[in-house]
Amino acid sequence: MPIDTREQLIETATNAFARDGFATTSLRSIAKEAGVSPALVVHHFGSREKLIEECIVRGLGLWVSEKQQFVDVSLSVAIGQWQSSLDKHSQKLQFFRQVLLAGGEPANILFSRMVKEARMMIDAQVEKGQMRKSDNPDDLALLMTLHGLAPLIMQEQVNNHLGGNFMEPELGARLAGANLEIYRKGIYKTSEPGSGKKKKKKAGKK
Amino acid sequence: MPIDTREQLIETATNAFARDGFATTSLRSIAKEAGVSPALVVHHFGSREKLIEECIVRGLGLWVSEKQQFVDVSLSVAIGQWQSSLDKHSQKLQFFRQVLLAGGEPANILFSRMVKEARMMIDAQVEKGQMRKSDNPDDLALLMTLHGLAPLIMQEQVNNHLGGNFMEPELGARLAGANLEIYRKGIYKTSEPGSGKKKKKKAGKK
DNA sequence: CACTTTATTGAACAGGTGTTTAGTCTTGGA
DNA sequence: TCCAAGACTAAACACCTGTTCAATAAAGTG
Repeated sequence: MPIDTREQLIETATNAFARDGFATTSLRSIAKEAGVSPALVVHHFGSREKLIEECIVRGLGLWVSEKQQFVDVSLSVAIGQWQSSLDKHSQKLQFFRQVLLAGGEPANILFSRMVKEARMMIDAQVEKGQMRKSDNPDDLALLMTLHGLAPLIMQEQVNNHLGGNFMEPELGARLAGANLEIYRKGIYKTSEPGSGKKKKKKAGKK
Repeated sequence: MPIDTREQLIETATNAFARDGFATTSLRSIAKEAGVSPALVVHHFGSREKLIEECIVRGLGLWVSEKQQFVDVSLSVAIGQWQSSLDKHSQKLQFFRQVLLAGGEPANILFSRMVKEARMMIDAQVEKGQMRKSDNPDDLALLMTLHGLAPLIMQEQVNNHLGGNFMEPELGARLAGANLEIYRKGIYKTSEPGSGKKKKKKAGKK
């Protein structure tokens, strides 16, 4: 019956890991979900750990092939694409989330890739004059990566707080818009001296 | 030896949970670490789950009693305090991190408290004129909470990326400074071609 | 003093885990 | 056709988990 059992196993395993996380997903539950015996998955991959490795390798491969397009694109456009394709890519995002939560070398690799891409995006936007030049673009890239990842990682708490799924277009756009406002105008007033009572708006430029 | 075994159990359990997380810390390992039998733990708390509840209740109690001081204080000062006392409070922070990672109701409660405090801090700073008034202070509070939590949650990846512990004063101050720069000056240039000042509204959709 | 309550333990139980083994079924080539 | 190789499985193994139970020691309490 099975055309290629190995591939099918990887797929159902990846889905299960994305849904429930690595630590809490047992080899037996994957086998049951795939309709095969536990021994078969060991026969194909050697061990549970090897199965996980295989899934992660494929998952990280997906990342590089899919995310390349976001480089050298203005952030607002990227956010638009992001929002419009959130549900479509949601399984992959959940998988990446689990990789990060699991920690270890794969998480470090994935994270560093993200920071690197953010850095490239920053350089491109500075080049275009859309972004002001930062004193420390490396730290900026790190922070923007963290800011972007935070709602994904803490999605449960964010959704609970907002009373809805932040991956739905309206809520997601609202959050992205608020973030963009911070990135555009800052939060604090830059005016230091004298009486701070009359001025209201300030151009964020130095 | 046991002055009050119950209290001692809660303490070693809390430490273990903060160090290794809830899911991966077994009742037996806690008992061994405390030098008692597993049955005694059950005898005192009823079950492993009840033990966890007890630890969380105490932990969240700690939060309210310790964090009150950060309200109504300028953020830069707060960050200074934060940095100078990071290692001192590091165990508690690790515990809060694990609560958030574990998810569920406790995580939602803790998270909502944090957002609420951020909201109060924002109001206080707007009142003082240190912060510009936001169109949507609730979303701003949510985002600032996420921004502040992100390095704690993803500490492993951040540390790997920076090549050191971000809780150490120098690295922590650098990160906090970079974040402060974003909050002060923003990232993007606000000058659109040839236009002066006007209200901005964003809805990224196609 | 007896009596009850509490603290504490070792042993056992039932269930879940990853992995191994021996065996069956299926398939493709000589 | 025969046989080897692979796909596949049921059963068992060793280990870990949370929990229960019966028993022992200690501490109050009347």
